[in-house]
Amino acid sequence: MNIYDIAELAGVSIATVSRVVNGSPRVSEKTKRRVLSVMEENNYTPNVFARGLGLDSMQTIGIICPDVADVYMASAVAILERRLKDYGYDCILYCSSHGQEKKEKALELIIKKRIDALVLVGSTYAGRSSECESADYIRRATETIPVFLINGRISGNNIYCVYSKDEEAVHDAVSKLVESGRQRVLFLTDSRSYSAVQKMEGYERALREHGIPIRGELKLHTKNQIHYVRDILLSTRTLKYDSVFATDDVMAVGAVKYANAKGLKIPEELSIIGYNNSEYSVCCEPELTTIDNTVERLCNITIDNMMKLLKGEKVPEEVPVECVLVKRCTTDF
Amino acid sequence: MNIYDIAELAGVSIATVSRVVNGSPRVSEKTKRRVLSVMEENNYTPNVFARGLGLDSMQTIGIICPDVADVYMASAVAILERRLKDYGYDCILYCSSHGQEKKEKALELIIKKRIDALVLVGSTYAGRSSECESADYIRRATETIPVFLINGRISGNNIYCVYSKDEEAVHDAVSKLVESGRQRVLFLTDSRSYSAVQKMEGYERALREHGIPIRGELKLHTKNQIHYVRDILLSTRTLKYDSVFATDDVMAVGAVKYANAKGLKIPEELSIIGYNNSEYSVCCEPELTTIDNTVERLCNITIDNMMKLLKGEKVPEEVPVECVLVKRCTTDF
DNA sequence: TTGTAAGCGTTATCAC
DNA sequence: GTGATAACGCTTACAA
Repeated sequence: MNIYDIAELAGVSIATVSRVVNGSPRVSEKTKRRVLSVMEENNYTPNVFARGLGLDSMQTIGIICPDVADVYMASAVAILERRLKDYGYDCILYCSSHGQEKKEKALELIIKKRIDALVLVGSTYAGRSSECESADYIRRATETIPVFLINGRISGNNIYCVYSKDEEAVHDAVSKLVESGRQRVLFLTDSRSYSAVQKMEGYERALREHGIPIRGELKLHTKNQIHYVRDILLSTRTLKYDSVFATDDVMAVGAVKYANAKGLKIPEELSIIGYNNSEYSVCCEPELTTIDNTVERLCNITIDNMMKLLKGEKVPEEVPVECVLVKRCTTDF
Repeated sequence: MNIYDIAELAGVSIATVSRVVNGSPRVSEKTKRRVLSVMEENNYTPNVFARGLGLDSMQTIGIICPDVADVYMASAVAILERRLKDYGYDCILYCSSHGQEKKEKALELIIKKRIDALVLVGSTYAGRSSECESADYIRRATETIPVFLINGRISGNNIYCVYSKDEEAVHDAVSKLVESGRQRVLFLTDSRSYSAVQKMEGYERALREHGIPIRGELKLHTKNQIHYVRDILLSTRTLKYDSVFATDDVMAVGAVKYANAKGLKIPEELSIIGYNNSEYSVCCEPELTTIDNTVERLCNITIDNMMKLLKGEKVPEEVPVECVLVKRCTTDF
């Protein structure tokens, strides 16, 4: 059942049917009703491919994230999808993994799908500070379509970034740790993404401002897995620290598990701060003090900007967003 | 840059270019090389809409789940996406929410996109036992494309179900609880989906087989939120139970929190079993005994079957899969 | 092995 | 208001 069939059954031309389908005002009420009823009876659905071919758009937005199984990405994707659906856009989802090659491949493939815009979720796409060239594959994509980064920051034409102020948030949190008497803050991270670098800088600035030396051995690169972190901490017996700052709640939970296993009192003997305010933070005992980087806001702003841009309006290229410290039971400030 | 441009530059017809693009063997080595190099130089990408129009397929699979922010769905989607990408298919993702109307709407919309097949993740799409008519909207979809259910079970043509043996798993687990001395098993659930009903039946069968009366007040319908469950349990002081079976880890963690808050010893004074073997199960203290319903297997089997079916092979309409009991510290059997 | 030409189902640009 | 008709860019018989 195509537009020709409907046209014939309604006794009009395909042009008229097309006008009805697209809500053109240049159709008489009478014919419009006739056409609509014929469409209804035969439950006709316009062919999206043909339409896509003509308009060079299928009203589809590409979303790339390293891994939707990660709760942070998953909640971002969930929010993006809902908002986009409301605006009549569909989502095609790519999970790219983390490798540079895989990320490039994912971008290349999704661009071929002639999506209307692309969203990259997660700061892994912002490149590592040490290899600045790695963002070039993203700039290449912007020749075709606008690219939106969630929690990443790349300069360039047709790139729009919404990111949380991680440096500041970590700085403030670590400062509170220090001001409440902690001298040796263990910094746990699993990434060298833009956001991870920001967090590290916030950590270092807080220490510097309080006249505390920055010790390399207190910056631990690990995996974002509960038991892995717990075991690492249990096995490194020479390392001394009175508090832990983790760049993700999962690692913080690992630290909680470590403290519980060693019989350390939280927060008195070990203070712990996590990141993302995920469900994990209320899972462990005691519950985590954590930083909420408000993914929901980041996503909403991104979609707002995207819709404006697609309508031809101008939108800001960078939108920094405040984080929120959520105090629970693993700190005493 | 389209197929005509490439044809002209390579001094061949568009048919030849098309053959090269599609790897047809009916092209001479020489022309193939020439065409390929021209394509390379101009980095030509065939227009997917035009191709979709001709072939009536864009090599795209639809995935619908109630909410990707849920860890279970998210991990399923992650696995499906990876497998499908490997087979050259793209994924369009819809989060339908739970309402009947919303689910119907999501299906209707995604069908219009002319996807090659549809995957429904989660037993909510299998309809509630009490309203059997609710699965009809799914059967309607199968007139157009094959529909694959993950952890759901609907009979019908062109519907393929892969589901875990929840009834059996719960039966076995609850039996162990009873055999280790528990008499009053609190059953926590947040859903009336096919899978939830199966679990309830397993629970009841285990009690029946052990001559324990089934008490309505020990079947608690609640929300899948840690603090909500904890608070409900804390506030219902008249209810007596010596063990908890939860149909999701999140609720089980809520029960752990309740026990910890009340100072009940786990598992001696309160045994707890969760479901899904999610990361939450190793987050709380003590860590949860839980049932792993092997989403990964369910997804892999689904994709295997889908690829076979799309190649024209026959595949089974129902594949039940065993669950695995993961013993940790909230039980003593 | 290669080319010609007819679809595929729309939208958009003209006329009328 | 409505109708022809030409794009849109590809695949695929059918010819050569």
